[in-house]
Amino acid sequence: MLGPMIEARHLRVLRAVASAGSFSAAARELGCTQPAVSQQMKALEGAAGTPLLVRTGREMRLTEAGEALVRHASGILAGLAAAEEEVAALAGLRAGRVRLVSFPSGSSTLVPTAVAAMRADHPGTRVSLVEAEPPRSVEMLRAGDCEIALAFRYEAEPEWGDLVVRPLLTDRLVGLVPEGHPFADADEVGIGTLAEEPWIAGCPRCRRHLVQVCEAAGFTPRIDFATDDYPAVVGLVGAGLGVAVLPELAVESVRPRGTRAVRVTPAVQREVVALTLPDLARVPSVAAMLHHLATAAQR
Amino acid sequence: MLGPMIEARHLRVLRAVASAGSFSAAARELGCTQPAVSQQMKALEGAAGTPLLVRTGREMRLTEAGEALVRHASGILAGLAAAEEEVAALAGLRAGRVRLVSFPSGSSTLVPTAVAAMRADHPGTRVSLVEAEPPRSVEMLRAGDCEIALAFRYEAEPEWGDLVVRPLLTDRLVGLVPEGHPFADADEVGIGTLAEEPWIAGCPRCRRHLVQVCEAAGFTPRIDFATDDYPAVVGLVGAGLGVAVLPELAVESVRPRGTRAVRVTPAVQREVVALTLPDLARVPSVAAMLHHLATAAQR
DNA sequence: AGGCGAGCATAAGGTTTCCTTGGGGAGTCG
DNA sequence: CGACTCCCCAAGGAAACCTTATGCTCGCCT
Repeated sequence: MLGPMIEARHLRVLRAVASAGSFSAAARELGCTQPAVSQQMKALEGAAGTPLLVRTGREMRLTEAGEALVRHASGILAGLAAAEEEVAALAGLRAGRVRLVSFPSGSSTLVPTAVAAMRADHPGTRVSLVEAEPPRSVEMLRAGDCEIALAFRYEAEPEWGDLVVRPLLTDRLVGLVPEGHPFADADEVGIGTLAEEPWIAGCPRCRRHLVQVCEAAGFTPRIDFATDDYPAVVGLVGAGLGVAVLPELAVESVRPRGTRAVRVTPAVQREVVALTLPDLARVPSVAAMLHHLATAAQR
Repeated sequence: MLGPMIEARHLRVLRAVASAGSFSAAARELGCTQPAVSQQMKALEGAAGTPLLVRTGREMRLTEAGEALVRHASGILAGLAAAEEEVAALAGLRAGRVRLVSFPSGSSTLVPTAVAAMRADHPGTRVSLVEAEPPRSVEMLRAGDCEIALAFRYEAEPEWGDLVVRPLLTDRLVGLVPEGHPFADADEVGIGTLAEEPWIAGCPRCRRHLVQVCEAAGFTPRIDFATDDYPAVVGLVGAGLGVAVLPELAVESVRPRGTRAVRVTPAVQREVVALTLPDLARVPSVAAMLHHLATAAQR
């Protein structure tokens, strides 16, 4: 333990010497000067505690210990080369896995195009996707169960803390009313004018935010239905059972049959972001995926 | 090639970090300080081109590249440990092979006791023996076919050049005459008094030296027989076919039935040495063998 | 909420290691 | 015998390494 340990550099030099047959030739092969080879060999012999090669006049011959080291060197250096190759593949995006967690409406629009671009640019990489909403997705991020979490945040909600935040787009929320509804053809409607309508709400956070906005406008919405399933919301609106306020992304991802989308005032919007950990943001495959997500978000 | 290569030290640190779970714990495990671990890890991440671990609050987790490196590290470090163990065995005389070349009369006396002592002291070592005389044995030494050559040299003959010479003993040459010969009971005889005797010579070099000595004494010996086989020489003398001058070692190794040994003047002697190459002299197993040879030579 | 301990990062300093340049000696070949 | 090759040696500067010291963040505990 106390003696200087054998390092990979030593074995590289030894192998070069053994294959080239002389220090000078080994130095040329290694791209350094001959005294450098001399010193490395001396250091290695010091670590080994015995001479490794015997020079008799012109030619060099390995001692028993030298033979043993050369024999081991090939395996060791091969393993090391394999390791370097593997991390180079990871770093060079010829391999790598990115685990994505997305909220439902994000996964149906943003993610497919981003993943397609990723696959086209870096065929060796693999992207997996799981659906979950914050705070579950952030938990998974911190627990190491994914590398990137797609999430959204309403204006009033808290920031993301120490996470790396990559803004993707700000999602304007639109009102959704049945065809034939009095406001179906309006350019925009004040939210207060919908005070007496029955409401159909989305996910818990969306619902909570809806209530906040409505109360700011002076009324408490009467929520008849609440469901995570956006197509279901659209269906309910289309059936004339109420009105809804939905993220534009969610509307786009569903064929809104029997409904009309109208702008609502005051403007309500949510910020859609990709989240990751500071260290992960520097991983090439993660960085590439973030880039493609941002590109996809720009339409 | 241009980026700093991954070294064994890096992998040792990485493995310690992965197993200990923190830089500080790894530092304790490695017997160094925590900043040292920090720096090594930073260097390794630089060489890898991608982060290797992600720190989320309290705990560390390996990235994909980190996992890959740790996976390879065990094999690489195991190979390296095996290599170190093998050379340590060689250096520690728990293993090793010494190939000896000896001239015939040396191998029958010196070598057996020296080899026995070597085997007793270092049971892991192996000694092999081949018989040959100089200059053949020196050729074998230079060609790498043996590590130690036992040889002898008469006074007038050339030095050994750049070889490492370990003097073992100086072998006095004795005259050998048949029982009943006029000088059989003499204390010593001048070599000139044997000018008219029929001679029985040994190996070519011994024979050449015999001629030189006799000519210095003023006569040319009549050589009736010449043979490499010392027992044969003794037998011929015992049969009354002539006289001989033999190394004491050679006489001792044979039961000299029917003959008498007498001192001859001027004193003739040959120097028995062990030869090796400068580099080989530093190989532990060779050094140990040389030591045991010298010890055996001292009776 | 504030204090505390653990853990990591960073900066600075000193030591060691590493590599290069320059010069010398020994062996080999034309 | 001169030219070439190869190696060692010494000295200088550059780089790597490790340590001490310091500050910061986080989780935990009172």
